[in-house]
Amino acid sequence: MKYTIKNVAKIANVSITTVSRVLNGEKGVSPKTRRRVLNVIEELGYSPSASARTLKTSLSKTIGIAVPDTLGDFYGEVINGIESTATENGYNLIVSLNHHIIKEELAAVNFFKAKKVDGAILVTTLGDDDYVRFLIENGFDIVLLDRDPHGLKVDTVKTDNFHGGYMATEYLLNLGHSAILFIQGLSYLDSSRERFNGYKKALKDKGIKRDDTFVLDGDFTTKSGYSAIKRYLKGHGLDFTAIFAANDQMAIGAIKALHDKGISVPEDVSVIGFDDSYMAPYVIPPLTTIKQRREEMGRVATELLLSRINSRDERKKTPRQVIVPVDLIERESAIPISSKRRR
Amino acid sequence: MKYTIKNVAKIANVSITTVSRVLNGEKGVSPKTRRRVLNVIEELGYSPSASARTLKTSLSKTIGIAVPDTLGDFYGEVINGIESTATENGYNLIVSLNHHIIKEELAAVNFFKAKKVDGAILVTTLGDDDYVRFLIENGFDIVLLDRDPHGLKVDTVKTDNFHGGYMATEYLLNLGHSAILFIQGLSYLDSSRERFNGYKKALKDKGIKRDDTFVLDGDFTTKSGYSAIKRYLKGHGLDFTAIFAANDQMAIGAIKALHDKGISVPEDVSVIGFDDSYMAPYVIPPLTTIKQRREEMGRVATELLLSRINSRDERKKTPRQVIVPVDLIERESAIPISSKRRR
DNA sequence: TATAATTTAGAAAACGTTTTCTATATGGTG
DNA sequence: CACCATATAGAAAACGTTTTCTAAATTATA
Repeated sequence: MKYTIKNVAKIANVSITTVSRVLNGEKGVSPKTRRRVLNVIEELGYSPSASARTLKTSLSKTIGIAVPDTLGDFYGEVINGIESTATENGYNLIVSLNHHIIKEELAAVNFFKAKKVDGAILVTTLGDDDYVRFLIENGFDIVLLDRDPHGLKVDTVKTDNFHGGYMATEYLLNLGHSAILFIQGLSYLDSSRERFNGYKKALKDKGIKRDDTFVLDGDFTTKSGYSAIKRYLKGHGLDFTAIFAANDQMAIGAIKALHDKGISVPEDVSVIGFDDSYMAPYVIPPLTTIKQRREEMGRVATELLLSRINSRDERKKTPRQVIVPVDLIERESAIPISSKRRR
Repeated sequence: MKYTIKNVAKIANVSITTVSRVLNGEKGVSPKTRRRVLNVIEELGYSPSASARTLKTSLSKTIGIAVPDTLGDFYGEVINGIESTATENGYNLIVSLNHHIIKEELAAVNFFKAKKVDGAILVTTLGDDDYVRFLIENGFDIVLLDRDPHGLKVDTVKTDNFHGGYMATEYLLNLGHSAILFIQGLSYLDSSRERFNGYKKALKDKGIKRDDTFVLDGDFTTKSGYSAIKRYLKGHGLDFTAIFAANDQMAIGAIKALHDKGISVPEDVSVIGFDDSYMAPYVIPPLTTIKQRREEMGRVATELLLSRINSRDERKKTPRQVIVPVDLIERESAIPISSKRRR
């Protein structure tokens, strides 16, 4: 059983136009007719065809979002933020998981283009900006999440990664640590680099010269944190008193690696993470970390996008960069160096 | 700059029909013309309007998926499985996060209906089957994930929860434990109930009579696992030697609660989880658990759906239930009772 | 009461495709 | 060389809406 506006019109004994009007809450139809039409709609369980509507209006009331492969802890909450804000405003979501691969991002773009989304939020990881530029040139409204504009005329929203990195490091410094390992995430990601910059700046401000062997490679997975520390321990032994990992997962991996070697946290080494993932309070010991306001990021990004979509031209020209602040969550994985037995 | 099939036709100096034929790889156009048209398409960067296409064919090449609120660890991987299978087959995904609320599920349904998705995968949690029935009656192809059919004529795919629960319990039993706490998830979820049934059956098979105070309420969050154990300990003290939690997150919370009371895992009490989340190997101690093949579930669900979509009527009548197997992953959180100092 | 203003309603065109039906060009067959 | 089959191509209708323009009915105004 397939219902169209035509059916409704016939049954309600009005014209198609009238039905359309009540569908869209337009004026020009008497309360009485409106009610009658509404009844028929209700009764039939009719809902208008989005495709026909989109075809006609070239407005889909849909926003696209592309996120990198794993819908981890992090992106999940961001998406929640996006979804609720979108829904509140009568917009729907269409997502593409693009697996870090350009080709698929291009596919995603074509998809958005074909689906006629009104705009898109790109949570992107790539240095390759061509497809973003392409989108913009094709008149898409887009906002970039967790990434720098890189000269693109585009809205962005990101966590205050630099300050977060700075706070974390400063915190450890103030606790008396000076030999602080940094486990970085994927180094081609802006977010990762900025946390690193914060780390460097904090060190510099305290007049501590940085040891390059102190920065370890990771890729944001628990596993990479684990093996980074395991490897380091094997090569250098325990010549540090603290670790700052660019996210919680790697911090947790690091703690595990230390634990495996009989090194205890925080007595022997302090550890601080980044994210405040839902797991952080429950690891042993509870993780001190820099909290990202993930849901807020999603919310802000969506608001930015929607305001862009609904503004005719005018301020489209001036792209906005919003930086959402970061909080230091003190738990038990980092303590003053004085309370340790030095070795 | 907006391109339509008409533009392409004009520029390539052919009819609209011909362009359409090229677009859809139909025969009836000479290699020469085909190439010419293809060139124009390429040059213009033209991509056909999905809405026009859908309007005409009432086929969207899109499948909808509705998942409960948090895109946790679990659903993320499932969605990955769905997405890759869908993409491989030329289908796109449109998701709705429905926040456990019926009203919003109804909204999701309307959304699917309006968007004319070709089918939907519902990862649902509710006892209320009305909207599913409604969907089916309206001719939607749908498959239910992680849920029983409840008499609905519908495909389902789920983890072998019962066997998983049984294996976990049996494993602890074989280790010599008999006082085994069970932390259940949301009790109105089929998956949770079945894990519980497995637990009960294993106990029964070993001739151990079940103690009702041994089953604790949880809601699948780490926090709920934590407070369940904390509460229990306060009320009963340590009168058990093992815990089986209905998922890893609760298991981790439980471990934390034990740890806070100075009770160590696995020396004092063994713990086993369910899921094999990415965190499981990295908690302290590494978590023994029942592994769910999450990506596989997504894959299977999608294959089921696609086969349904692409079969004209015939075997639409016989719904299929597939149960994906489960694996016991032995790590370090559960050990034989004999190696403990009893208290 | 006549007329202007306004409210309520409908007819028809358009959005960008696919599809059916028809026409022409091309090639093969006797 | 005539004829038929087949390959290639196009015209036009249809999908379900929104929107513009026009008409009728109602209400307000003088």
